[in-house]
Amino acid sequence: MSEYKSDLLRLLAERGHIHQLTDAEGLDKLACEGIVVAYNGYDATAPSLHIGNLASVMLLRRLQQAGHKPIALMGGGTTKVGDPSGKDESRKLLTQDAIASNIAGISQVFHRLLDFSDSPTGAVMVNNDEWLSTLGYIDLLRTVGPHFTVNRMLTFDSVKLRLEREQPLTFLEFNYMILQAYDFRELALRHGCRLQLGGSDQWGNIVNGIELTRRMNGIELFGLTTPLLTTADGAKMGKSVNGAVWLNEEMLPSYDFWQYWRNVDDRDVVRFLKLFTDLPLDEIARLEALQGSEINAAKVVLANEVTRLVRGEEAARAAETTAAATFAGGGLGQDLPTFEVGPDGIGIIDALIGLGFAASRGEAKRLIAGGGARLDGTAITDEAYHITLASGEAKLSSGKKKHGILRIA
RNA sequence: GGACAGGUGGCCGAGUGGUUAAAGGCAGCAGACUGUAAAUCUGCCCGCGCAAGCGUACGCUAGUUCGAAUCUAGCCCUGUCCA
Repeated sequence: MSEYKSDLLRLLAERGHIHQLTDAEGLDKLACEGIVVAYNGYDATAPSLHIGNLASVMLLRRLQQAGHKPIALMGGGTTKVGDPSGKDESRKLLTQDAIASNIAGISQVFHRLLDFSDSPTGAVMVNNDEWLSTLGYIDLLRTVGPHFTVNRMLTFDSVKLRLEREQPLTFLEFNYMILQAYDFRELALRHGCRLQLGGSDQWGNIVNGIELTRRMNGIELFGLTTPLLTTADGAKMGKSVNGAVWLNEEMLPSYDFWQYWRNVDDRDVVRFLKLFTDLPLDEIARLEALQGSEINAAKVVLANEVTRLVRGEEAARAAETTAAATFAGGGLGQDLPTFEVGPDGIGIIDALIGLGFAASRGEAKRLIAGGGARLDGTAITDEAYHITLASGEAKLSSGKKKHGILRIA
C-alpha cells in the first residue's frame, strides 16, 4: 500500500478509496510526472445524487487535493440508454426534460466539493449528450463496432448476470458499455483525460473504454474503481427515514442527513471518516481508539464533518445543536421537522401524519397501539387523543429517534 | 411464426374453486434491552371505519360459477428451445 510513489495513490490508498486499478505502476508513474486529468460519470436518473455516489465525488475531491484535475461528466446522453450494471431490471426511460432537470439537481453538489476555478487543476463539468446525441448510427457502428466482439461483451458482469438469471436485457441497454467506452475516448481526445474513476460495478465499462482508445488511438488510459459501499451489516449503503439519503437539501433535510451519519454502525465509523471527511488520519486514529459508548462522540464528528462538506457549515451546526437539544436535553431543537396546527389543536393521528411519521391513518393507529407515539416524551395510547398545544408548541415523537415539532400557526 | 415455462402484496416465494387480505422469508415500523450502536426477543406490516363491516388487490379483458388468485377464451409481457 505504501509502496506507491505518487501523492495521489498514497492518499487514495490510505483513505480506503481504491478497490481495483488497471495498471497501478503505470498510473503511479503518470501521477508523479504531472497533472492527471480524471473523470467520473454520473447518469441523470434522479434529481439528486445520494450517499451511494458520495464516495466517488469524494474521490474527485481527493484527486484535486493531490494536485490533479477532475472532470465531472454528466451522463445526459448515456441516461437515455440506461446502464444495466448491477441491476436486475431495466429502468424505465426518462424524458429529455426529466434528464435535463435531473442534471441541474445533480450538478449542485459538485460545486460544494470541487473547485471549479480557472486553474490548471480546476474542475470541469461536461455533458456527454454533447457528443453522443449527434452520433450517426452507421458511423458509430463502423468506427467503434469493429473493436468490440459480442463474444467478449457477453462475458461482462453487467450482461452475464442478466443472462444467467434469465432476466431480460434489451439491445438498448446492451449498447451502454459501448457508449461509455466512447465517452472515455472522447474525453481523452478533447480534454487529455487519462483516468476514469467509478464504483466497482463500473469496472467492465471502464476497461472497455481503455481498450477502445488503445486500439483506435494508441493512447494508454487508466481505470480506478472504489469499493462498493456496504454497511457493516451487509446492506447496500444509503437508506434513511424516508428512503435514500440524498445529497440535495430539497430531497432530504439536513437534520435527517446529519442523523444518518450519527446513527451509522459502530464498525463503520472509522471507514466512513476516512472516505467521507477531510479529517487528518492521525485525528481519525485518535477517534478510532474510543471504546463503547464513547464511539458516539466519533459519530458526532462524522456527522458534523460530512454535513459540513455536503450541506455547509451552517446546516451542520444547526443539525448538531438540534440533536443535542432533543436527545441529550430531552427538549426540542429548532431544526426538527415542524407541522403547523390551527388554533384548536389537532388529533394525534393527524399530527402523526402531518409530520410524516405515518403514511395513513391506519399506520398512525398502529404506531399508537404499539406505544411508539410520544407527546413531549410521554406515550400516548389513546388514538382519539386531542393535542391542544397550550404552550404554543410541543414535541411529537415516533419511537425514540424520530421527533418533530407541532406549532400553532 | 411454432413448442414449452411463467407473470401473486416493496422484494423473494407458497397457494390451483369457498375456511385466502392471500403461508413463509427478506426489507420496513414500533416495544424491551442499550450507547440515538450491534446482536437478541416481542408486536405490527393494503386503504377507510371505534366497531360489525366496507372498498380495493394476485398481468389485462371478457366469461363459467351461488362463489375465482385458483376454471375457460382472447390479448399483453418475459424466459427457454425451434424456424
